[in-house]
Amino acid sequence: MGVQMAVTIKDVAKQANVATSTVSRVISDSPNISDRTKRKVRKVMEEMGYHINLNARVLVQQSTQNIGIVMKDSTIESLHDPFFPVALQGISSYAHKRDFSISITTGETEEAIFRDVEKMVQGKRVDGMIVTYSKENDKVVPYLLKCGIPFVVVGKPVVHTDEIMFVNNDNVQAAKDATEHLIQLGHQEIAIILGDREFEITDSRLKGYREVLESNNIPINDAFIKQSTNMDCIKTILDELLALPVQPTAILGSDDLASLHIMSVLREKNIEVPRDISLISFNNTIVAELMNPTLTSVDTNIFQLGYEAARCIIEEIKERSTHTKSVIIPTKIRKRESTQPYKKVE
Amino acid sequence: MGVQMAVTIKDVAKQANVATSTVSRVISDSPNISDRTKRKVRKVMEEMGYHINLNARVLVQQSTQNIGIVMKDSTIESLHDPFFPVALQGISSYAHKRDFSISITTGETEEAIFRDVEKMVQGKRVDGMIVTYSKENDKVVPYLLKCGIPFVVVGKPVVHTDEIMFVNNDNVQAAKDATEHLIQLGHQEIAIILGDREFEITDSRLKGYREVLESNNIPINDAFIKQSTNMDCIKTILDELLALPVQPTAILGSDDLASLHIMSVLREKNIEVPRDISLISFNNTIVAELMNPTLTSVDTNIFQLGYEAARCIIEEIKERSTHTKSVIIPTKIRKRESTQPYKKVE
DNA sequence: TGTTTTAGTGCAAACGTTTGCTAAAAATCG
DNA sequence: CGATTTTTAGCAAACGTTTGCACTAAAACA
Repeated sequence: MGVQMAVTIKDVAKQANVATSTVSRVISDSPNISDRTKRKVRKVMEEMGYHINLNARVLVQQSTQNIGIVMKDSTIESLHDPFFPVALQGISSYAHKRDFSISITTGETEEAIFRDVEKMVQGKRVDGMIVTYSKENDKVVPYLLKCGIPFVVVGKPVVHTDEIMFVNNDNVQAAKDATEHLIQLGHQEIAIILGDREFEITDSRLKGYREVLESNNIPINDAFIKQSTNMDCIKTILDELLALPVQPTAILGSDDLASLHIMSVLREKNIEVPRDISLISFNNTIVAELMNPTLTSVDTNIFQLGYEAARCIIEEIKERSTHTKSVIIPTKIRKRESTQPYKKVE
Repeated sequence: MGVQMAVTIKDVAKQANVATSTVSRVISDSPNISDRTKRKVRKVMEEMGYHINLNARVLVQQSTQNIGIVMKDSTIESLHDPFFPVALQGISSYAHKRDFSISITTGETEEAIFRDVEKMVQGKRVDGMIVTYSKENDKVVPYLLKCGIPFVVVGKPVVHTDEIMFVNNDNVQAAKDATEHLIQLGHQEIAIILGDREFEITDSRLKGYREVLESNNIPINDAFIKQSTNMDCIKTILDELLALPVQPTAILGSDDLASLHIMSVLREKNIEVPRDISLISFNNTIVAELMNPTLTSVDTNIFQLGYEAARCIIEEIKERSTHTKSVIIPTKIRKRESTQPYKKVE
């Protein structure tokens, strides 16, 4: 083959002694073309090694069959967090079924990502977008809304919630389940380590945590509510928690990687999970199952989140359904070694 | 904005009272256009909210500024393996610098992936490709070679090695280092658990392992050389290893996730790492550092692998340099708790 | 002041498709 | 067998850019 000029629809047409339009219709298997002609043209296409130029097609059809994926800006540790790859796999899986391709943003900062999105959308390289996070002060979602391009967010949008398609877990419920589980085990002093407050998920989790404590008449201790923006501050947070007059006997970690980190820090301090402190986590990635001790984790079905997001956006693009549907993916707690009944004596 | 017709270069031209060619030249900041005209046109573009249609540009320029990324076919566990996301981040990082966008394959099986590649390449949606694996009986690489499209493989190509650009670790050396480390610690009975034999990396590792044993006059025990194609067979493999008359005192795991798995199985059997068996791994992902016990792992610099791959391919595309350069990314062993000196009494 | 150079723009043809409309050929019917 | 319908295929205009070439006005020169 080499780098030679590609064979076009015109070349095929000439060779097959038909018009370009005929070739085009053969490609789309139009019923207006007789089987005899189709066979003839297909044979020529085969012989000449013809392949369609998608850019040309996109230009006239105004449809790319491509969706853009917006990553959240990547700190070095979010790299290692299995959330994105698993969600991506879910997206891929459905997209492939529908013969859609995917492009992802490459920017590392919020502004760079925004420009990536602009370029994809304005450059007409995508038919729709999937935003894989939901956070406050985000510029991407309002922008997409303004553009009128189909999009879906993974997580619950913080603005215009009812105008935007989203797929999400019931994060309040997930946090409730987790907290409830600890209470069932007899824990009363329960700390929670949250992620960045800008993300919607953080607020919802906190809400669930609070509600369960209240309904169980357990006073809410603000000193037990901690926020870690990056992995490094986990150590500080644990230092603070352990310096309290009344120490927590159980902790909710924000995700499996953070929990792994928490456990690692506790180990350094010779505090043993679950003997001294119970630990519960979210996402139920494979590490939860393999860690030592194994980690109780709320399965958020990340793959499914991605899969449904892709389904939403592609159906929207294809069927142009006007109703902004949203889907909630169920969560399920996976009980493992890291959570054990509270024992009075430490 | 809404879904209304997009504003084109023609609209801008009309509004600004210039020719479309002038607008085009303003966009590319051509020196042939006076500053006065440039300002005028830019103002109109601004006012009308003009954005270029990249598909149209691609069609005439025959250059997409987009690179395609070929994933290896995804078993459910490779999903959770941090290799791909980290490599992707490395690729992204350089691509973004050069203002390239990226598209990734969505297929899950080998054939589906091959069709994705075909579609990207023949459809002229990419200027070049990055293949993120190297394995035998792979159809993608020969295909790309035949097409004459620029591409680079992460790993060492198994065919036409000298005609293909690649970025790789010295996997033989990496395995040597790891094995050597164990020998230094006094281990003689060293087992190795490898990945799929089809991948180049597996062979290289085995080679390194063998060479070091030989040069240390340690007889090679074929029963110590195991291959796990998926995570489930790790249990079987360990059963077999532990049933041997002479049991291994140290194991090389194929990557951190596999090692995590190995440790998990050993724990079930009440075999303690590193007390009973030392364990060394590859990739040095974040889990290695956080696991219990922490895991000795050979850092393969995955991010860098991706970064350099992107650099290679983009330079090739831009500069059309004919020499197929390849780069080797250094590895470095990170010693942690999982490898300890051999103690005679078990 | 007439002629040549230069700077700045415009015209129109590409790039490779799709698709509405029209025309020819084939099939059907009375 | 001629008239009518149906099938099949072609013409040409789009889609939104870029770019070689031609052209005009202004500037420089003689």
